[in-house]
Amino acid sequence: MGRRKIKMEMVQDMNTRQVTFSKRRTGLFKKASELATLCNAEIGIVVFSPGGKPFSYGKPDLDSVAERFLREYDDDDDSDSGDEQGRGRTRPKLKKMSERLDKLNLEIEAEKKRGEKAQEKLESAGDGRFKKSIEALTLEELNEYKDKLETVHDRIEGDASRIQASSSLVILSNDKS
Amino acid sequence: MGRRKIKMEMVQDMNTRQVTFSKRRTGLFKKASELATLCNAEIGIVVFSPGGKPFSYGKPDLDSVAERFLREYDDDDDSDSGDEQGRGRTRPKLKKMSERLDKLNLEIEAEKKRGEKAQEKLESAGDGRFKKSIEALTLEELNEYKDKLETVHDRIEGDASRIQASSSLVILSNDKS
DNA sequence: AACTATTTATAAGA
DNA sequence: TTCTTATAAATAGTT
Repeated sequence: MGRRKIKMEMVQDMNTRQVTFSKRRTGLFKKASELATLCNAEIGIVVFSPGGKPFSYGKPDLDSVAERFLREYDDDDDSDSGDEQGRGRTRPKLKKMSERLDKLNLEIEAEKKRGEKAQEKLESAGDGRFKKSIEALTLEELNEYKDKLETVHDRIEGDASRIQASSSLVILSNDKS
Repeated sequence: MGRRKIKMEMVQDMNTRQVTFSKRRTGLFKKASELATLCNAEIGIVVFSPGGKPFSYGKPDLDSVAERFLREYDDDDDSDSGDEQGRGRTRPKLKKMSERLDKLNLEIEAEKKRGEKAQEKLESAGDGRFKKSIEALTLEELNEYKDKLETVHDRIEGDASRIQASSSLVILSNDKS
C-alpha cells in the first residue's frame, strides 16, 4: 500500500514503527468509523501503542459497546478473533456476575441478621452471671469456634482486599475520553 | 475502494448492508492484526453487526487488552474516539457496578467487625466463667452461625476470584472465536 | 506534515 | 458465502 511492500513482522526501527503505528491507527479508526456508519453497527476498539499509550475508539461510545457486549455475550456467538487465542474457552459473564453479586448481597444481609441474633444471645447471656462450672466439651467447642472465626475472618479480610482491587479496576472505567 | 465510490451513509439495502458489513469487518480485523504485528501493539475490538450479532478481535486476546486498559486507563491518556461522544462524562453502567462492589466491600467490612465483636465476646466469655444456662442454645446457634459464615465465605471467595478473572470483561467484553 | 508511487481494500457483479 | 476485477483508498518511503 505504499512505495513498496513490507514484510508482516515488527518494524525494527523504533522511529519508523512509531510512525507506522500512528498512520495505521488513524486508518484503522477511520475504517471502524466507516463500518459503523455504513452498516449502522456499534463498535469499540482499544489499542496500546508500542510505547504503551492507550488509544480507543467507540461508536456510539466505548462504554455502551462494552456493556452491550458484556450483557449479550453468552459464549454462543460468531465472534471472530484473528490472532486471538483461547478460543472457545469458558468466560464469566457480566450478567451472571451481577446475579451473583445480588445473591451475595442477600447472603450478607441474612448473615448480618443472624450475626446480630447470636451476638444478642451472647450479650444477654454473658451480661450478668457467668457460670463457673463449664463443661469441658463446651469450652473446647467454644475455643474451637473461636479459632474458626479467626480463620474465617482472615479469609474474609483477604477477599475484601481482593474485591477492592477488582473494584478499583472497575472504577477505572469511570473515566472518560 | 471498489467499482465506484459510495456515499458515507448507512447502506439502505439490507442485503447489501450485510455484505458490506461482512467484507469490511474482515478488512478491519485484518488491519488490526497488521497493526498489532507491525508495531507490536496490543489491540481489542468488539463489533455488533447490523443484525445485532457480536464479533470481536483481540491480540494477544481481548481479555488481556481489556484488563490492561482497565488497569492503566486513568483519564489522562491520549485516547482517541472518532465518533465517540460523551467525552469526559462518567461511564454510567460501569459506575453502577463499581458502586455495587463498593457496597459489597462495606458489607464485608461491617461483617468483619461484627465477627470481631462476637469473637471478643467469646474470648472474654471463655476467659473464666461461663454461664451454664445459656450453653445449649447459644452454642448451637453459635455453631450454626459459624457454618453460615463459612458458607458465605466460600461463596465470597469464589466470587472474588471470578470477579478478578472477569474484570477484563467489564470494559470490552469477551468473545472468542 | 506533505507528497506519490504502489499496494490494498473493496463495490459490483457473477 | 466466495471469487473476480475495476477502481477507490490506504500507506511506505521520501521530502
